[in-house]
Amino acid sequence: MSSLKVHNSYSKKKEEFASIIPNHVGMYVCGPTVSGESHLGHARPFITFDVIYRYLKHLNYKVRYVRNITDAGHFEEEGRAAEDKISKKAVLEKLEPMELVQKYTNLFHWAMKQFNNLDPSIEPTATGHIVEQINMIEKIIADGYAYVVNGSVYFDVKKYAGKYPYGKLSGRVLDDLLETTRDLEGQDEKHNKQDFALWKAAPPEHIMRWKSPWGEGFPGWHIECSAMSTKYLGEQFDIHGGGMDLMFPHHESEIAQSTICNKHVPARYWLHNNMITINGRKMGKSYNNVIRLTELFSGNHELLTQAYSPMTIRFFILQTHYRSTLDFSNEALQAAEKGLKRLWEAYEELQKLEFDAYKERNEELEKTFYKLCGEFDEFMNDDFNTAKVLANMFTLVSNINSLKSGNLEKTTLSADCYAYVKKQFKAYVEDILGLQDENEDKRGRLNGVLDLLIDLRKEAKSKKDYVTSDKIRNQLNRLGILMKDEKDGNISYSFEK
RNA sequence: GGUUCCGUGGCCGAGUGGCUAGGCAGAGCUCUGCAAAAGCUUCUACAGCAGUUCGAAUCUGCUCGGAACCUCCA
Repeated sequence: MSSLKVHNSYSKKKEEFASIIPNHVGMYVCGPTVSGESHLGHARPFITFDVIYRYLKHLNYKVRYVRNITDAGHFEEEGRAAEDKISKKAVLEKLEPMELVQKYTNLFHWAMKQFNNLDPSIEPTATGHIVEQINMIEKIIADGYAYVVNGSVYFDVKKYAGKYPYGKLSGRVLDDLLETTRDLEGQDEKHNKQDFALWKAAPPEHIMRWKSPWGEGFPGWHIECSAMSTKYLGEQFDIHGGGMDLMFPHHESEIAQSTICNKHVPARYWLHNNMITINGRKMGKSYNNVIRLTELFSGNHELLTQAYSPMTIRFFILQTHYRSTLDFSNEALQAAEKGLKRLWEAYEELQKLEFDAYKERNEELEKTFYKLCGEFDEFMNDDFNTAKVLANMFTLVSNINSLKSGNLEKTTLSADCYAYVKKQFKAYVEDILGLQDENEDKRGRLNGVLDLLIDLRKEAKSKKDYVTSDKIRNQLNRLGILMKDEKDGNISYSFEK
């Protein structure tokens, strides 16, 4: 079997993966900013790295997966009037940052559950690690790579770049940045335009503030990740993940901060997922083209012709490689929805298939099964190519359906082969790709009712009482339950979305 | 303006030198009381131009088109 290779954004090459401590992996992924609702674009990294997390576990690594919650900064709820922040109002009338943060954190967790993402091992919050951040900043100041101006602290990028390869991750050249950086708030305080804030002094109306050696303020935008990843994963860890749009300045700054404090680039492998686009454009607040997850699940958005389930979205995302852009459209989502349904039904069918003693062995067919299932591992080892895994699965779907219908003889395969295919499918469909049955809740006691109706329909059919049999089928159909006559005389059913 | 990336059939997307994934849609056939489902078959593409090569979607150059980052951003 091949070994795991990952595309490292830091070296811009595909590299053999080797963990620092054998059998253990430390992985840090930039989490959500909980000042608003997550949208479709946000779903991508969390699903991507969930699959990576699952796959590493499948490879028997003990993984510590850390994903932060950014709940500190310049907070203001989307659309909420800025006056809320003025402190003269009564406590209950004021925007309470923690309330806002709680609301969106809960919503985020709800969405992650919907997607069947596993919980990270540790989900630290920025507000819970102010002390660690302050300590780190002090260290950077002591080392001479940061300076204090009016209660704010800035990182001295120019000095850093003199000694370390600043811009390596994002392919940035310091001199170019000098030319192009636009005017930003607090620019006049910085020694150089490319410097970034480690700590910002809080103006009086700012609602989030903490005491620090430099006065009341709040942490800069990048220091939380450096502080929390160091705390929970160590000075150097294996994988750092996030969206490509975070490479600069966020991850570049993280590297600079950690390099000064810990004398290391924090992570060995930097993995970045690409963006979800809509009409070829990145989905983002500034483009005014976001579809929130709640809207997606409910279909309640002008761009949506219908609702899409969390699993449909998960499948949609996994059908393309994580480093490619993925373009949203109703057509594409509908295709994913149908594809997933077909895959899932065949998967359930497979688990029900029983081994029949040989009549005549079909070696060609067995070889095909072994090959297609074996390649799942190869494809995942090649930088987590879920798209190829799914392609193979669909080829297998045809074969499974043929076995079911008798187009292919069940008696031509060995028990070993059945067992292997079942095992691989289960491992990949459920454990690694993290797909799950969306109709589970509808099943249960409904099953018994449907079995009864199936019996009645069979009876009617055997008496050629097609009026009754059609009535049962058609009525159920109207309720979104499809009855299907199988070749062998059995009747099966499936739920429409 | 700088840096980087991309342009694959009706749509979404794999794919890095020869063997032309896969899903969805369309067409035909088979099965079937009728349907549905499923199976089989079919439609077969690599923005354009030039070059390298026995051979290119895949390498090089140019042209056109699009995007991301350079600002919070998954």
